[in-house]
Amino acid sequence: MNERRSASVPRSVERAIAILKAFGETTADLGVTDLSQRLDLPKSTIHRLLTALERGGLVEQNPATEKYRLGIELVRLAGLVLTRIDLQQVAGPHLYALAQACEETVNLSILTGDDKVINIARFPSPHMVRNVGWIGREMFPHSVSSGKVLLAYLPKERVECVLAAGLPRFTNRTITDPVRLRGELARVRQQGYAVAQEELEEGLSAVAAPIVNHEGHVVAAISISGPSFRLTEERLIQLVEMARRAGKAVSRQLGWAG
Amino acid sequence: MNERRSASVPRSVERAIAILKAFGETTADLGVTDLSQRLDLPKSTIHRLLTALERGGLVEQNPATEKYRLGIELVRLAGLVLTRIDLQQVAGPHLYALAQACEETVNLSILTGDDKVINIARFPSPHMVRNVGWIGREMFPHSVSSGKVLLAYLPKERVECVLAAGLPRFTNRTITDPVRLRGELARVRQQGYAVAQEELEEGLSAVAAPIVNHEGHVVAAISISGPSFRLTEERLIQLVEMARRAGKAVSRQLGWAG
DNA sequence: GAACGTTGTTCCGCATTGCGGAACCTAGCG
DNA sequence: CGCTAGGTTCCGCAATGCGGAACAACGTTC
Repeated sequence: MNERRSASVPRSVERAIAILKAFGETTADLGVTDLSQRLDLPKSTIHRLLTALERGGLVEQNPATEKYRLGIELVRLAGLVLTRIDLQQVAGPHLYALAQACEETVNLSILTGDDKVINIARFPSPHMVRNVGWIGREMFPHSVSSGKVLLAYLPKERVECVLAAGLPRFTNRTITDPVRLRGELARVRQQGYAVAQEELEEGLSAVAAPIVNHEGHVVAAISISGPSFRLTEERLIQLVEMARRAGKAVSRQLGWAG
Repeated sequence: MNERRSASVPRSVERAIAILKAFGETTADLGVTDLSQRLDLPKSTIHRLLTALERGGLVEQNPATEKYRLGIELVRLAGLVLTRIDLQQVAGPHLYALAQACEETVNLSILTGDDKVINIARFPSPHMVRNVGWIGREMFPHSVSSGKVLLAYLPKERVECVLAAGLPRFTNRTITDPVRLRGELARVRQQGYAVAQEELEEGLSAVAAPIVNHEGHVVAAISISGPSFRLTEERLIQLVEMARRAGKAVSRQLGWAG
């Protein structure tokens, strides 16, 4: 159990969690009476809590034995945890090495459920002019290189939702025309990388490449960003190659077969 | 949500589960205010429930952003679900084919936390003399072929605990002598299969073979059982081969490298 | 620096929600 | 049939969980 200052929390929720953990101590199904004895709680309390957990899919009842066991909803929720942990742990060393090699700032980015881009890891450049809190901050995908990569491999319907929601302008180079963005995303898919030059912020440019999981889905993007004065056309070509190489290394470690 | 008759369940547990599921709708971290809006509950209620979930490890807080996300305990719990589901789904077709081929009853068995054997899947023989509810019923491992297999590959200390707890007699052929059982388990390890002849019930014999996962651990056993009058010595040899073949097929599908 | 807005955290009085005991129901066994 | 075991339902009660409000901390703007 996590230690936490003496905040009052619902006892019934604590008890429900204790029930889930009791299942974690054995591979067998458990009955109401088993759990009642293990947790020293009355059968009716156990039953009431199990019923709530069952309705939520966190436990299920084996109809043959009437005993209970953990349910499939846990697998769905845990999958999200694993996706995050895998990405951070697998990608971490590659991102670090990349930041050392290119001497620019490297980010690992994902798309949120409401189609924003957030960074979930960051390795700053030694040349960092300004280091603001970019982890967890939401960005519009069309204005950042990693967002272009993530959009490029989304289902068409979802891209159209993003377009329909509007493309806010941040600089005079931001792409705000849906037709032009569609063209840009097609280019990204063809090339396997994206470039954004001063589209979010003046003086800031970046390149990005996709990370692909074992099922072939693009689940994240690696980007390299720096001040535009350093990122010349020649330099951008170099960084693209480095980003792509790192993206492939992470992808292979996630089980990508390409 | 599962539908269930109008039993009264703790609202606070339902709300806690709703919070967990809200995280399932996005890959981003969520704040107290986010969740308050999504679930139309007051911030203080959300905070109270999140604190309980955090104490249980089901959610965690990102210190950089103070937002919350699903926690690692879910992965641990879900692993147990996956183990069960993988076994049943992966092994199912093999067990079915095996039951058709050998025309005897085929079982898939695991060890419980208190060192009993339970069947988690069963394909009955067309010759079934008597079909009682064997799914989920606990058996002493020393008296059944699948139990011998599962014991044979346990750590030595755990085997000694089983022996120390006693070896009840079910028939006059049950092994009740610890020394003799140790010898039997050594034989199982050497041969890669187990035979039990009328040791649980007179007139019932069986053979079993291990199922090995991607880490090389024996996680289950496949057994073929039938009435002793049908399971002659020649027949047992045939069934051993079939069980071993099926066990290997399932093992390979679970990622076993052997 | 001050003011403001945002968001996570804490506190407290109250009423309704969750509780535990007991009864009920079902299945299996002798 | 009676008994046991174990999951399920019901009910009166008091304490638990609630929601509103205040608080603390941080970032932004002027």
